[in-house]
Parts: sequence; structure tokens; C-alpha cells
Amino acid sequence: MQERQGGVIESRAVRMNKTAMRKRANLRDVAAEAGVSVATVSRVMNSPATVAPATRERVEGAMRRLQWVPSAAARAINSGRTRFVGALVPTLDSDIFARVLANLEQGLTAQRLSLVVATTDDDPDIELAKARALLDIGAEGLIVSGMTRSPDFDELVARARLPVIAISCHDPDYRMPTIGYDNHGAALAALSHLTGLGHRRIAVLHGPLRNDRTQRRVLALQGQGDADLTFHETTLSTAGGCQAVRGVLSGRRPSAILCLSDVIAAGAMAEVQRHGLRIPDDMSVMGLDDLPGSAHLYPALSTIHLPVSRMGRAVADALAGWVERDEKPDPQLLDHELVVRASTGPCR
Amino acid sequence: MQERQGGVIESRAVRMNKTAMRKRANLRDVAAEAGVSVATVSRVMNSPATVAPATRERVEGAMRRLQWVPSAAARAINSGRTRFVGALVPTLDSDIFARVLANLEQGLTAQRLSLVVATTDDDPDIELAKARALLDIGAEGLIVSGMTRSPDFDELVARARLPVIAISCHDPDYRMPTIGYDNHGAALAALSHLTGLGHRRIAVLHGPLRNDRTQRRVLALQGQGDADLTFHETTLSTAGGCQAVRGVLSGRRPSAILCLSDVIAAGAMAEVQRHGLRIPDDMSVMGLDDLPGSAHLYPALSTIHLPVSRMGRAVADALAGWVERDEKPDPQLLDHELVVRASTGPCR
DNA sequence: TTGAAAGCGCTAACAA
DNA sequence: TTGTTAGCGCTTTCAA
Repeated sequence: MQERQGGVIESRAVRMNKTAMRKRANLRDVAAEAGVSVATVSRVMNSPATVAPATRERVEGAMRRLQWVPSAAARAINSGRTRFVGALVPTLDSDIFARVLANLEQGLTAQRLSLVVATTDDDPDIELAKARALLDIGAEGLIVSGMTRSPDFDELVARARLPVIAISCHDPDYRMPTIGYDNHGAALAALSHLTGLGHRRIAVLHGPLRNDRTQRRVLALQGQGDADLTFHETTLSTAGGCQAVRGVLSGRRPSAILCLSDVIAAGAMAEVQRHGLRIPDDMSVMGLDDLPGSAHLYPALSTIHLPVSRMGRAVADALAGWVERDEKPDPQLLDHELVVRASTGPCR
Repeated sequence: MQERQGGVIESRAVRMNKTAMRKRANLRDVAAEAGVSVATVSRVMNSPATVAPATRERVEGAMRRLQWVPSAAARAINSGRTRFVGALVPTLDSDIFARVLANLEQGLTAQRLSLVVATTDDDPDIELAKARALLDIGAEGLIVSGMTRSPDFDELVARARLPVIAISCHDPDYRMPTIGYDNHGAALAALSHLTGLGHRRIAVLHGPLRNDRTQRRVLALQGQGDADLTFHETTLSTAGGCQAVRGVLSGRRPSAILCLSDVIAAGAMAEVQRHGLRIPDDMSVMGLDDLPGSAHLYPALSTIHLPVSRMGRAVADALAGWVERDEKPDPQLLDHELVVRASTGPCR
């Protein structure tokens, strides 16, 4: 079959001068075209200094003529590296994950790693399926959101001995390193800002409870007996905030609305104002996230700042270190911070 | 070296029963463990029906015991497929791209393709570098934004014979298929909504001109002599909108503000209201994009709806068809649409 | 139903 | 400075 192989190369080279080649050239084709061995071609790629200039030029000419592009798969099979990791996030359609991913991608790029994204819609089964798909295509590490996993997920990553980091949450005892903030504490901080202003009757608006970060925030508040809280679940969107506020205002009116996500708060504020109420005079509105836009709403939204950009960079470094140098990172807690702006005021 | 090979397998298998294996198991290890040939193991993976149940079970047991995970690279080298494509977008930190990518990812998933994302910050050189990186790791196709390319980009994709689609724009004569909307027409539609309401003195707020989509929108308006337009470049953010409005209101006051992106409009509306002006009575504000949140701002933003979700799905189908079945897609123009809400009113 | 063996495109050890 | 060649882990004929 050496014969056959030779024949194929020959016919390719011949055809090439007339019309488009039907197949991508490989190292052997380039070597044949340049009249050198495959090793020399490989050297031109990987250690050009060890190749005589004249030879190198001949090889480079051949590469150009054959429009040769190295095969990533072949390189990967030798190096054992694919140089990309996967991120499993609930949705891409959210300012908060966009910001995490933006920073993550930048941090990974600095380490010459690429980022594959996959969305889970907060469904552990989808997460599992997409994790499988990511492993199938060769992801060297994974980022997951929160701490709700499918049972099979753990077996999967254990088998593959895969670096995995959970983000947007914090729990040093979780079976994989977490890098994130304290959702429980952040929710409490938001509430105590309102109670500190004298608010007692407070409507709490939050997204779907199947998201465990949302769940933690809600649970944190449910433990607080000193305030009169009513909880309203809605979709994680401005539309959800609007809708929930319509419900809130149709009943016994609270003096403040605590939104456990800024997107919801944005919708809530708009709807409150559409009802002719002034913020914060007639109604205080508090958020939680601190999206880039929240400072520039009208009125500017008081909220809890979550360090998502910092988180993105931290995760990039942590995962890169794990993947590249086998350094398993420690769990990392990033502080949240109260940001008082114009949407909250004293109860009256 | 057959000896050596055998010896290594042996020692691995032996060690495995005592302590963790130092290396990931491969097909040969599994075959040896199960007492079958590598071909049989491969069949268990790819066409289980052709393997005797008893044999299959033995093999599956061996896979489990050795915690075997197939190598993506080895599979890729045989199939010539990596099953992922790359998207090059200016930024992830924007509602608009988040929404495109969300739909893109969903569409690709349906075709069993994964999505690698890379950000370019609207810089052709960064785009080129990241395109190289994506090819290096084996992307089978690329999505780029707009029509500004580095000269070397074309050579790169030509050499790799790589399917590439340009999005967020429309030009049937562009050297690669475009799937997107008519930025020129959308800007004109926004303007004519305002002029139709009687507005003549209009401040136009827009993002950085190095983005060619923004540039098209601006150029479209600059050709319009019948209105008195002043242009204000700012950052593509709510903060940018706020800041630009401060400049606008310090000069001769227009009766309307036309923002060529909704994010800018959101900031602009907030700042206008902070100056004590009512929208639309004292000032009309018009957007362009129609972000999910724009309908739920206060007041609800009049804007031009760009079909970004539809675009995401269309691109997914087009690129999948190209990559999987070599069907090069035709350019595709998606219609924009005027959405009149509460932020615009008659000039007075 | 199974196995032997030839590749896939590249890297790297070793020889010349 | 260059070439020969044995792998990397898998798929896929072809034979048995």
C-alpha cells in the first residue's frame, strides 16, 4: 500500500495545478512537494531555527502552494492537549453570565486557552448531557454554575479525572472547588439595608427557585422573622419584574420591594413608576447583582454588588492552573458589597 | 517494542488494583482487560449490536473498571471532525450578543455541534489572532461580526477552506455569506419615525465608529439633509448614554434624542429624567435594537426591533449545513421593524 | 461474531 | 542539518 499512497499523492499534486484539490494536504504531501522528509516539515513548524534557511523556504513555499493547515486533532493526539475548556451556564441571555464569560474568556486567552460555552437552563440533566458533549470533543476542564448536579455528573468527571470548578456560589465543603460569592449573606445584606431604613412590610421578588443561587437567597430571607416579607417568584427578566409588581401593587401595599436580581429590579422600578408612584418616596426598590446598567437607571438602583468580573478572572486563573500545571485550586470567597444609590429611602 | 508495550499494559493493569493508575487507560488497555481485540472494544462503542451480548458486557465491565474515557483527539483524527465551530464577537458583555449567542448555541446543539466563543473588541488584529487560535484547536467553521476584516484573515480562511459566515450585517456581494439585518435601513427607519412626529432638531447618540455596524447607521443618517442632526459618539453602555446626554442638554436643546443602540437609550432616558424632563412630553427618546428589557423601561422605549434571536438560529442552521453537508448558504436579510412605545411623541 | 492490521496526521527519538 | 521510523488512540476494512 506504500504504492497506493504514493500514487494518491502524485495524482493530488498533479491535479492541484489544474483545479482545486479535493482533499486537504497533509504533512506527507508537503514533504513530497518540497522534496524533504516529514520530520523536516515538522521542524519548520516547531523549531524553525534547526532547519537550514534554504530548506525552510522550500518547505514554506510548499506549504503555501498546497494551502497546508496543520491538523489540530493530530497535534492533540500527540500532545494530549486540546487547549480548550468548557463552561456550563444556565443561560447566555443574561447580563450577569455575559459579564462572567467576558472576563473568563479574556483570562483564558491570556493563558492560550479557548472557551466553549454551553447552556443548561438550570436543568441538571441538560447539564450532564452537555458536559458529556464537551468531554466528547475534548474539553480539558469544566466550569459549572452553582451546586446542583445530576448524580451521573460526578461519576463522569471522576472517570475523566477532569478539573471542574463551580462558580457563583461558595462552599468550602463542596466536592469540587467553588469560586464565588455568598448568596445567603448578600441577600441578608440587601434586606438589612431596607430594614435599617425602617421598612417592615417588604415584597421580595425573585427568579425561579430551581436555580440554587436564587434558592439560597430566598432561604436566607425566610429565616428572618423581624420583617413582614411576602415572596413572589417570577421569571428572571425585566418583564418578570413588571409582572410581579402588578401583583404586589394589587394587594396590601408594601413600603419596599426587594428584588433578588437586578434585572427584576429594573422591570419593577419601571412598573412602579407607571403606577404613578415615586421611587423612593412612595416605594423603595432594592436590587441584588449590580449590573453595569443599574447605576444608570432612573432612579439609580441601590443594590448589592456581586464581584462577577473578578470572579471570571479568578476562575480563568484557577482553571488554567489546574489544567496546565495540575494545581487544584482552593475554594475562593469573593466579597459582596452594599451599594446605596437613589432607589431606596427611609420608610414613611 | 511489542514486548515493551505488552509489559506496560501488564504493569498498568497490575498497579490498578492497588492504587490509582498514573495514566488514562486507552483502547488497548480495555481490550487487554476484557480479553478481546481493540476492534471489538471499538465496536462496543460504535455498533454495539454487532457484538455478542456476553462479550459486550465483558468489555463494558473493563471500561468501567479502567475508568476509560474515549480520546476526542483520536476520534477526530479518524473522522476528520471536531464537532465545534467558533464565534468571533466584539464583546460578550452586551445584551445583544448574548442573545445572538444564546440562540446560536441552542441551534448548534440541535445539530450536535458545540460553540467556542472569542471576543475581538472590534479590533481586526485581535480577530485575526483569535481566528488563528480557533483554527489551531480545530474549529470547523467560523462566525464573524460585521464586515471589517484584517487582510490576512481572508488568506487564513481560504487556506483552511473554512466555512465562515458574517453576521449582524447584510451585503450579498460580500466575499462570505452574510446573515443579518440592514443597519442602514434600520437607522433610517428610526429617524423617519422621529421626523414623522415633527422632530427636526435631533441629537444622535452612537457607539464607537470603529464598529462598522455603528458606522453604517451613522452614515445612513448623515445623508439626510431634512433634519438638523448633531452626532455624539460615546461608549456602548448605559453609562455612555448618560454621559452623552449631559453634553446634549448643556447645548442648544433638541426635541428628540435618537440612540443608535438601546443600551445607550436606557442611559439617556435615565439622565433626561434626572434633569427633570419628562419623556416624551419634553423630550422624545428613540432606540435601535429592541433589547428584551427595552419594553420594560420607564417609559417603555420606542425602538427598531432587530431580529437577533432569529439571526442566531438562522446562523446556526446555515453554518451547520455548510459544515456537515458542504452546503454553502446564501446571504440572508432579516427584516427590522419599528416598535412604537411610550418614549416618543409629537414635537411641540 | 471476532481479530489482525493498516491507516488517520503529526511528533520526537534516534541515526546518519 | 536531515531522514527514518515508531508511536499517539482510535476506526475500519478484510479475513477468519
